[in-house]
Amino acid sequence: MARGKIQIKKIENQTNRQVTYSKRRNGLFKKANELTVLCDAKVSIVMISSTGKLHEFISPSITTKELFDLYQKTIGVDIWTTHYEKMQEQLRKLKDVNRNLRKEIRQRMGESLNDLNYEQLEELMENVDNSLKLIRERKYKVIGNQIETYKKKDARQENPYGGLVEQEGDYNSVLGFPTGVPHILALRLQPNNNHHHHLHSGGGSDITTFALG
Amino acid sequence: MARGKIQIKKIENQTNRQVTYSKRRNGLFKKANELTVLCDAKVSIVMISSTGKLHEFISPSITTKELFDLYQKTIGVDIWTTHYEKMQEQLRKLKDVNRNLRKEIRQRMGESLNDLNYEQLEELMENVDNSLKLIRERKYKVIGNQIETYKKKDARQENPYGGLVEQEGDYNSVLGFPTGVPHILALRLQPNNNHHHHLHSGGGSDITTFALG
DNA sequence: AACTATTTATAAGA
DNA sequence: TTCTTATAAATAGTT
Repeated sequence: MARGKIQIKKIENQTNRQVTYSKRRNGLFKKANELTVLCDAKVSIVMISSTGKLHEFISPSITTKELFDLYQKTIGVDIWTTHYEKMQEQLRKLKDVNRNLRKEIRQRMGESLNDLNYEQLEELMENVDNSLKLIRERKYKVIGNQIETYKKKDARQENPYGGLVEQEGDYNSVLGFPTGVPHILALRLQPNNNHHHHLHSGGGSDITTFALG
Repeated sequence: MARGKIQIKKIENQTNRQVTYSKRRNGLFKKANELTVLCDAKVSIVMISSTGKLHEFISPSITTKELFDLYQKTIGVDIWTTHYEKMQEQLRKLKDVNRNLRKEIRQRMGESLNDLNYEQLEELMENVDNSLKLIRERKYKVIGNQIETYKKKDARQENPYGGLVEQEGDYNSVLGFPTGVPHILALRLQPNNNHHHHLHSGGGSDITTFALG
């Protein structure tokens, strides 16, 4: 558009092509920004150069995800939802399990028994009765140990790490792993920040450049 | 940019704004197309006007979905992170709560008692003993009702809504104990809901939804 | 939607 | 990459 008209067809010279790409990209982003301000519009531009570099423009008033979500809602394409819904489903199931566990505890405490019929109550009673025996047994065993410990105290000094210490819970099971989880896996939950992330300073807008993997 | 320079600020006159939007949108799309051809690039433009209309441009060589996928692969994780991490955190906490609930049940069943000292065992025993009494009481009450029901059967026909009907669970208690939180193992049983998330109030389901962005 | 005076973008060169 | 500048293209205001 200057110093001579050009044909709109692929620029074969790679250097020229890259220079033109860079110049016109800036032009496009500038126009997009003007449009955003003048017309109170929301604009997202994502572009990938012939060398595989990714660049984006996004109106300051919105995030790319929000605009993608809006796009999805309007066009009906589905990109994020699958992942999202899986997590939602998992949350729902956990809450469900949770509710049932709480209910079981309440019943073992003698509350919320309305749901149980006679046979179920009988079973629960037997179960709790049996549990009581086990706990009593354990109690006797512990009192025995305690007495032994006291005996030994005469010889040694008090041991703060003795038999009655609170133990740390199995925090590994939090993530659904049996035991001895590789900590590396847990760290993989962190976002992957391995990409180049430049900010175009010109124009004061949110123009960002990324390199593809 | 013609017949007078303009300031790049929101056009207040709505008609002018819409006309300018339309003109400049065409300009932007034309430029995007030229860039696509000249530089062999892939461009996606999605824009939403101030009136809520959605317009898009996409290079012929690609689909919007493909470009979104590419975008995701490159930086999508960053978009997700906040949202994703909140859900991860929620999942982690629920699993944690869950683990504690299971532990409490095991202890009430007489298992996993190693972590408890004598006093705790004593407390647990009293608690379970008391629960046992409550259950026994309830059992007697139910057997009484059952006998009454059988008596009435002589006169009326069987009543499907009689005393032994299965009741719907206490869905409201999902997020907390109604009464008497067990003191034996009340280790962070309550999920911490201090995050910025909103609950869908409609529908009464347990699905947690997070605010976007 | 067209027109057109002007502004803006940019191709080629440095 | 950035600057320069002649020229092509875009477009603001008008019809």
